[in-house]
Amino acid sequence: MAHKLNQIFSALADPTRRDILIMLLEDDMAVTDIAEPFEMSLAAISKHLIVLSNAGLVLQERRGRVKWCKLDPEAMHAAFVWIQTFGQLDPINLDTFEEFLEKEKLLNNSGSI
Amino acid sequence: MAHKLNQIFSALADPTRRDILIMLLEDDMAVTDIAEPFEMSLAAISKHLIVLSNAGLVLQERRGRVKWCKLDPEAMHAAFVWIQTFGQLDPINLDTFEEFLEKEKLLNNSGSI
DNA sequence: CTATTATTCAACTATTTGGTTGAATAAAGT
DNA sequence: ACTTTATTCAACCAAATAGTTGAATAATAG
Repeated sequence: MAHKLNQIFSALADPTRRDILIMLLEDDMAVTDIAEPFEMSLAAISKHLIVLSNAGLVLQERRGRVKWCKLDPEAMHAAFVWIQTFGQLDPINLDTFEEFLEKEKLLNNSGSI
Repeated sequence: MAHKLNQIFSALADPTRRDILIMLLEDDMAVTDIAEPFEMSLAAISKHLIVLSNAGLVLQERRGRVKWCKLDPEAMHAAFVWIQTFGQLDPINLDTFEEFLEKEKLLNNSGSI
């Protein structure tokens, strides 16, 4: 899906996933325990965790048969920085902006993860 | 789609929409002008603008046959606050959290936009 | 009135998403 | 060995998303 920001923002766009992130503030947790309070299948939660993990927001480490999920709070930083920077950005010259779009297009086509 | 945060984060998840927001830092713009630098149809951009508008990130005001689009930088604040708060949150007690989930469920079912 | 311009609508398509269920895998426990 | 526990896979489904094209609408210009 190319851009990391895409993945982070769209991971954050789902309320179940935001809730999971909040749960993980308390402690590292196993998939089954994360799923417990939700009214949906384990498989669904497992998928949500994969989305969070692809976005880098959650790290998963298998120990034995248990897969431990752990927050990576640093990962959200990219989103935070984007919003913060946006809020501070000076109005941009439109020609400059079209160059920016060009560069971005090249980046997106040259297969970052 | 219930929760405003859902709309804001998923609006931000699309790179075209983030680019539009950056363009609008320069100045208020008409739909056609916004569309110009992108390699997609006007209708597609129009839809993106509706998404941004539903999220509250962009205000649209029709004057004559031109619809002017204008940033509402305040709107992004909700997302910013969520991330910032998240980063500062103390670990949460899981019982408290289940109450939180309950409340959230009630809220989501009682039809906020 | 007619043509042009700005924007959206409608219908369609392909892809992604968020969910389900049941089976598969893998590691422990007894 | 057999059973239970933890997690994922696979197949499926419904709904949403991101795009297209062509027609419709609405306001301005000539």
